[in-house]
Amino acid sequence: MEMKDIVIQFGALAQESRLEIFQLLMTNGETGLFAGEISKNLGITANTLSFHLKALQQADLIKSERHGRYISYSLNIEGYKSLLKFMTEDCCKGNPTLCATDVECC
Amino acid sequence: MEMKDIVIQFGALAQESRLEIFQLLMTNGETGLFAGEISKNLGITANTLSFHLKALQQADLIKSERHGRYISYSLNIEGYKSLLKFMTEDCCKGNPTLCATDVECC
DNA sequence: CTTTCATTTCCATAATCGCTGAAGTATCGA
DNA sequence: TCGATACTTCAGCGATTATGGAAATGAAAG
Repeated sequence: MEMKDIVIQFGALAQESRLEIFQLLMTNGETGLFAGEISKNLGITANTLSFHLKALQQADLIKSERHGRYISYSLNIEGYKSLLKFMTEDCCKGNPTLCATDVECC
Repeated sequence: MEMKDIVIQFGALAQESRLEIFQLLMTNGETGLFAGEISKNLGITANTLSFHLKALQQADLIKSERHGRYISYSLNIEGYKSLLKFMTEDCCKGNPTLCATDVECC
């Protein structure tokens, strides 16, 4: 993972609406939610939501799938894991004592 | 941790210079580095660096200590861990299968 | 006390971001 | 084919962010 990609990932999560979207999708598994459901759920207008979804998708944090005229969005767990990997692998380079506890994912 | 604090933390890391600063401090342990050393190391002018250090500090990701006329900056590991905690604890709410592997920190 | 050095704060500017309304695209149902 | 529905893209705007130069602060050294 390049530094720039990591910056894009952090940037995608550095906004309240987008973090809410991401959290919501966290709890909605493989099937995810349709854009309209997210919109209703979080009270974000369609166009603004579309803008944020694009940012999250470009950051490799979510993915989309068309079902007729609906588009479902769901977590891209691999992208998220690569961010966590970056955050934890570089954590202790040169200084293991600083970061002594394990962080568990699930 | 509040949503807004998390957004601030992600925002602090969502910038190339700041991510570089943070990575550099990762590898410099408890003692950290003086502002001037960081500046020289990364080629960032003093005033701009100061601006970025402030952002990282306000996000609880680094801390500072004055030594005479030098100021050392070092990792605030607790703040970083709380971010990792947020990212991993909420990860599987409602969907453990999505996020099955452990992420190790050190 | 004055100078010097390390760093921060202030100010101005250019770039980016987030939001909105309006228009565009894609799909479905009649 | 026509209209309705779901969603995206575009254009424009106000707000925030990143940066650099200049001035200010804080601490040491002479």
